[in-house]
Amino acid sequence: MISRKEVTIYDIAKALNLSASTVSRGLRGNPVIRKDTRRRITETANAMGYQQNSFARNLRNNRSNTIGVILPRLNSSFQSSVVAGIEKEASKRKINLIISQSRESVEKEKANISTMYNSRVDGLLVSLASDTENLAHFDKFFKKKIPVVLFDRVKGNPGCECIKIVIDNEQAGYDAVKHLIEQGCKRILFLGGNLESNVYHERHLGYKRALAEHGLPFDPELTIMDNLDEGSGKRTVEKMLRMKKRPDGIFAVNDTSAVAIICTLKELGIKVPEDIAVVGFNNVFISRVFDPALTTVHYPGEEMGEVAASTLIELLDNDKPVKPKTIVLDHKLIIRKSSDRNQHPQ
Amino acid sequence: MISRKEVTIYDIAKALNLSASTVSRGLRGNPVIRKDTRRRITETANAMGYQQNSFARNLRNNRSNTIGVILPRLNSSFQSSVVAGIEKEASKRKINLIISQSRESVEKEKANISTMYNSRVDGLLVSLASDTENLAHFDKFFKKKIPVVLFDRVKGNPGCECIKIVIDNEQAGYDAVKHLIEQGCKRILFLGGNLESNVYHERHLGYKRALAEHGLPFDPELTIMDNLDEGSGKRTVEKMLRMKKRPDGIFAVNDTSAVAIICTLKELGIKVPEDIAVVGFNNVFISRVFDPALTTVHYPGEEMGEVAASTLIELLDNDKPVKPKTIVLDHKLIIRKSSDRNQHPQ
DNA sequence: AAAAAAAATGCAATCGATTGCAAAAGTTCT
DNA sequence: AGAACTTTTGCAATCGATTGCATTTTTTTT
Repeated sequence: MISRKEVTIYDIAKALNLSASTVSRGLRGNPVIRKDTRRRITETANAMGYQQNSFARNLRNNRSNTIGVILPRLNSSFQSSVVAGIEKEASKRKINLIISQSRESVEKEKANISTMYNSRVDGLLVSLASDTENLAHFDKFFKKKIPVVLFDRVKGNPGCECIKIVIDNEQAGYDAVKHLIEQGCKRILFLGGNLESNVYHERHLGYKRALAEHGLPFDPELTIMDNLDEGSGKRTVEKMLRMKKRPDGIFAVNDTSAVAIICTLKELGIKVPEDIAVVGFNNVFISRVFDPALTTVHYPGEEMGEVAASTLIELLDNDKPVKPKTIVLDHKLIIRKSSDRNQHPQ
Repeated sequence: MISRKEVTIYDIAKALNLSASTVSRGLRGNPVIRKDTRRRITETANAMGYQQNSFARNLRNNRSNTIGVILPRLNSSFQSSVVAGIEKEASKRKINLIISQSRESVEKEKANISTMYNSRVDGLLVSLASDTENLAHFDKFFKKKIPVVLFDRVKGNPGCECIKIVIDNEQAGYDAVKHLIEQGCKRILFLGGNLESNVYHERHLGYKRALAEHGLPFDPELTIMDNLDEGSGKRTVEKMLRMKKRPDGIFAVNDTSAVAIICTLKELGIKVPEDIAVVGFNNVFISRVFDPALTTVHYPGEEMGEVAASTLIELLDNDKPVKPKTIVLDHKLIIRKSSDRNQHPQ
């Protein structure tokens, strides 16, 4: 019983007095095999407990039926919802997912890409690390015409052959800041991550455009960069307190840091939104239940995952050359208490 | 230039006037190959842009260098942190990760297991769906002696050959409820998920033991089951309001639902912790920043992922038969405002 | 019933890397 | 120099599934 050999198509062939080719075709449902034969093959295969050997199949077909996913962090509300969306689509088509995280480091990202390449994934879904400066490390994939789809954190090498899935970060930033201005804010602080990263950079552009369009000056002191984790609240508020003129509004590029900031402000007795109005980004669970509820930009994470995955899968199926394009999903400013100065107490 | 053939060990062999066997051994660092030859092989391989074909290798070795991970949900703070831990360990050893989610359904779990089996993963890391009743669908793995490590949501088939990584859920539940009792709670509500699931079942046992040990009656009406998502707050509170005698304490088995409950209570003007004290579970980010800060049980998610992965990897390396065992990680009750009635206002 | 056409099946090579065993090359010792 | 080892390298089979082409079987047509 122990370690009995695996059942192969040869065993099935022998049992049915057929050839391995016929069995192979039968199992794949090739119509050239007589219906009745096909049925016998399938039945015997099941009866014998046959299990296809994907190594052999992959070797022969030079295809792995696997997609690689690389993203900065798995334990982030937003990013894990993207992965959930990707998984949903992939499992629908019976495609495997190899997942790894770059932990925001290009070096790790490079290593991951190599691993993915070695595992011969059929395609790649990537959200770039924040310190990734160009797509040179993807060259292997481009050269071999293995499709790469970037989402969220993208980078636009001129002539880059990627498809990109994004939202309009500039506009989203603009919307957020315009809203703050409409609430009467005059000195709005921008808390961003690494501005090399397109998402933060573009939101920052939107921030500046909103200021400009409303005749507010752009003060570089009010642009703060941070890693946006839990500790960013304290750090940011400390910087704020050292300013001669204190801000009256804050646009943080993710909900986590926005919430962390408000916590610190509350400890100091600074009122949100009365003293300082705050807007976050992503619309994750916490923004809804936090007190005060956080005004934020809804970012369709799971949908982005689904779109990214199905776009890639379509590429793989059609096997046409990649036509570089950018798919822009909708965002939406959701106004809640943390910035709403016009609300009437119930 | 387009679609030029891949470089194989045969190409390298030809270039160096050696045999493929020597090249293969050289690349693998087999000491039987002369040092100098080894160097020449490696150099030429690099120069020619050789990339190992893992399909062929896997076929020959009948090993995929890949671990399968199955868990209920990817977009959950807690579970994604476990995945992050797993990924960390796996990538350290250059092992690939195939990930899929069961979305809390045994059926999907079964499908995932089949896929994993077909992909010939070397081992499996699984957190069970809440409606999984037994481990029958793992039989293929057990029969082939492919190691399976269960974490968090485990199941203890007698004679099950799995290793399990857990925390002491019974004790954790006990700790949480004992604390509520010490805060003066007399009628404590238990909000759990599917009690078939070990984690919720055991926490419930702990709940009952704490009641018993402190002379409080167990009232079945106070045990509520829910799917624990965002909406569980409203549902639970509604049920609560319909009771003749209202509870004065709540133990919810995850932070999300605890927070959702408090939100609803706040809307109704019910004070936490004065009117009702609340304890959650997991110690995710939100529990720290929520107002009132949530008393909760710290659950080391990332650590659990790391332990699960490294345990499995060790099994793979040693290739010894699996000795079923259970590894219990530490938990810790973290007392915060949501249940602390003795605090002094600062 | 024979010829022609269509359908079903089989042969054998192929995808690359690995490895037991044999053979060759190189060293050491009498 | 030749025997007796050691060290290096090569031969050839193997892991299973796939597929172009050839062959056999069946069906249709005349």
